[in-house]
Amino acid sequence: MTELPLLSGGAPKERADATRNRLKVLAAAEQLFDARGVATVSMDDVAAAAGVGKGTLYRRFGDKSGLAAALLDERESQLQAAMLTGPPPLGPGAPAGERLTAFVGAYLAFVDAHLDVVAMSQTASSGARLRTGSHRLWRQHIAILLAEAGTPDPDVRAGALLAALTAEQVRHWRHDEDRSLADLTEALVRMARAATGPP
Amino acid sequence: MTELPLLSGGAPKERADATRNRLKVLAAAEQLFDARGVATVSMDDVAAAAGVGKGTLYRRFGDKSGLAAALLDERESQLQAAMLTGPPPLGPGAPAGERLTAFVGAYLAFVDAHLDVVAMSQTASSGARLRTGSHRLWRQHIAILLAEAGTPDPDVRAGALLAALTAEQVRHWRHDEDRSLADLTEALVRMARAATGPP
DNA sequence: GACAGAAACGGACTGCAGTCCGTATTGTCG
DNA sequence: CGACAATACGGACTGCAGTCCGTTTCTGTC
Repeated sequence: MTELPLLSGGAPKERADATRNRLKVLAAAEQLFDARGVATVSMDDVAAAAGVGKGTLYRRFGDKSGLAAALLDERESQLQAAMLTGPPPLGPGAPAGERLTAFVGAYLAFVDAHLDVVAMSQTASSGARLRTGSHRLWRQHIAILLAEAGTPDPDVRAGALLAALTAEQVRHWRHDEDRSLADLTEALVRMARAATGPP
Repeated sequence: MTELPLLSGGAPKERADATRNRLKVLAAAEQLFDARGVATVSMDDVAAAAGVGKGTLYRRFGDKSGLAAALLDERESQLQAAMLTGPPPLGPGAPAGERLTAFVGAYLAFVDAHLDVVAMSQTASSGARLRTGSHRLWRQHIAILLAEAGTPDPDVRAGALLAALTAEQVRHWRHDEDRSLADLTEALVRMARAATGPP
């Protein structure tokens, strides 16, 4: 994933045709992913369905994982807003431990609800997903909560916790091992709580 | 990754030419990976260097991640033997907590020492790595130790712990965040200890 | 040692991710 | 409005992963 224009410093303004195509692509991708499953849809398919050249697709979204990430963007933003400025226990106001618990539940639910698309967004090669803006945000959020709770090595533990919430891992628990979302959530919440305590 | 003949029930005996080619391929792959880095070596390269057809490569190793896994096999087996029948604290004889600590250190060292090859072996699509024989073994080992220590949800926590020790994650900590192996080991050992305690 | 069936070989082939660059569109400034 | 620079477009092109199947090599048997 390369930098999206949206993210650079001074808003460079999106050209009209660019906007038009961005929307066409997102609509087509959502529709196709939904209808045929993320895995079996090729970038050519998306380009064709959107009535757009392949180059356009790649210039804007970088690669297939970037396209998936863009599709997730809106819902992801909702979760981010809830956690940064929403009501407790997810938002500020509750004790760190409870906020962490709420976050694990909410994030897990988010991943579970969009398993395939999240999985695709996490396939960026060479660990690019770990350098993603949104990943950084989740990690930092967890690290701050852990630090607040007096946990040692909050940064490492934040990364470790997120690693356990990877789409691939969640899919394994949910589908290969047939765990219910509720049980899995409870188990992971318990573990997060345990990991919050000092060694 | 599909089943390797090696793993099936009754030994179906490997044909002489098959052995010959297997060794040629492994030698060529090791040499190429070593010289040019795993990422930039194509399967055609390996086939050509080994003096073998591409079909042979794929029939035997399934895909690129399978080839990487085969290369790791020997060292992986050493670690497995040490942990199953070797001297404490890695092997049996020490208390579960200490064995877990030793395992985290040893496994992390293993991943770190072969980062690129392990990373490649873990790229199997659709979470195939989680269904791998060796992954199952690591997971079961951890789960047993955790259960022995009275930890709740030992299976989930074992999976979570291994998720944190993924090559991609370790590479991020080691290279992107420049952590020393020693510090990282300590932090993860502390976390494993914390996660061993009840909620 | 020669035969038959089984097992393995190898390289042409397919389909897709991702790149490149000549062309078209847009926004701006005089 | 007209023309210029910046930006975006699109589809041909490249290279690689993974498949397929006609051909070759092996091995157990007589």
